[in-house]
Amino acid sequence: METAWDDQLRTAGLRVTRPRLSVLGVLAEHPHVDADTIATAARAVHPSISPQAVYGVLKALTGAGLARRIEPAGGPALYELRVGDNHHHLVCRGCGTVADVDCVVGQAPCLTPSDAAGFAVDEAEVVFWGLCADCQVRRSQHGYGSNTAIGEGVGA
Amino acid sequence: METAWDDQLRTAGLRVTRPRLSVLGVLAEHPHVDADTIATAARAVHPSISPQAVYGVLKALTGAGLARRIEPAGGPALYELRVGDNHHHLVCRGCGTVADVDCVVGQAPCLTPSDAAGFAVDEAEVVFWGLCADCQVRRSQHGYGSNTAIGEGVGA
DNA sequence: CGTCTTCTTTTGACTGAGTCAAATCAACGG
DNA sequence: CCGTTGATTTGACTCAGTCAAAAGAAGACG
Repeated sequence: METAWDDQLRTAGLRVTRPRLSVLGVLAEHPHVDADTIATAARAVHPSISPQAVYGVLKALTGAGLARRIEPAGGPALYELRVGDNHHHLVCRGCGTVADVDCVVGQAPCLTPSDAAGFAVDEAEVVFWGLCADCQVRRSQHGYGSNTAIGEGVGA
Repeated sequence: METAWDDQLRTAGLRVTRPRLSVLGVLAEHPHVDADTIATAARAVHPSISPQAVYGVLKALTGAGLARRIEPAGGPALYELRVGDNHHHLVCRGCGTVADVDCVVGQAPCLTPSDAAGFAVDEAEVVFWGLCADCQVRRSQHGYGSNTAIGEGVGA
């Protein structure tokens, strides 16, 4: 489940290329990262990779169902490899850290809206906002003035 | 509850100005609109209002708790006047239309994550994705090729 | 009613995230 | 090994939103 990316790509009908393997490698190490961080990290493995190539790779991966794109309000899009299970996210208002929350389909009562207003709902997206453990400590130590903007520390 | 905006603004410690009243008027008519649409619509009432003024007004309104900002993935931010109640949104993948879904606090079982991973959660944001009634009809009439990009029709 | 202070708006330049298209390059099937 | 087809590079571009300085208006005070 870690070096079988060759097969995963091929099975999805995608060619196996250095940029794609690099991006997959980065995503495996960092569960929730933005495109820019991926580009920087991937360049450590494959120096000549361009930012646009990363966008291309990510579009191919999300299109093929190998990666998932999440877009927390107020920050750039993040990507993760966990696909297929309907899980949700905890986002820290302090440092932008994202954690996964399991939420099995069919076991989530409020994921069926009380009044769907005629909509055919096919997905429910849930984002929990709060402070991670570290930021709670940091805030109580330094007082209340030390708000860090969301996104600053994402995956960096 | 409609022409008392003067009071609402003043109570919030904000000055009563033409741009602000125009924006509030637009928001009252269109429940979920993006900044650009607000600017265009507000210009019908107050022609000299600039796009940047709209951003300023919206920042003031959201800061004062008179408006709420929502940011659906893949589209520009939308604004609404419904504040104070914890309601969520249905977004149409076809036309970008947004509808409100009531979800009273304390009555939403899955809004407390099973494993909060040490996070102090203060808000749960839920977005339901699907097709609105109109787009369901439109899709079955015209076949499957007529996907409209999200956001195109928002409030316009 | 007029003046003065302070908050708003305007104007205009700027950033950051992401897209698009043409040309070059590489994967992989034969 | 070669050719086809898909991927990456390069570079220009769009869109949403921010920032800062200057001009303007709201409302308090006399």
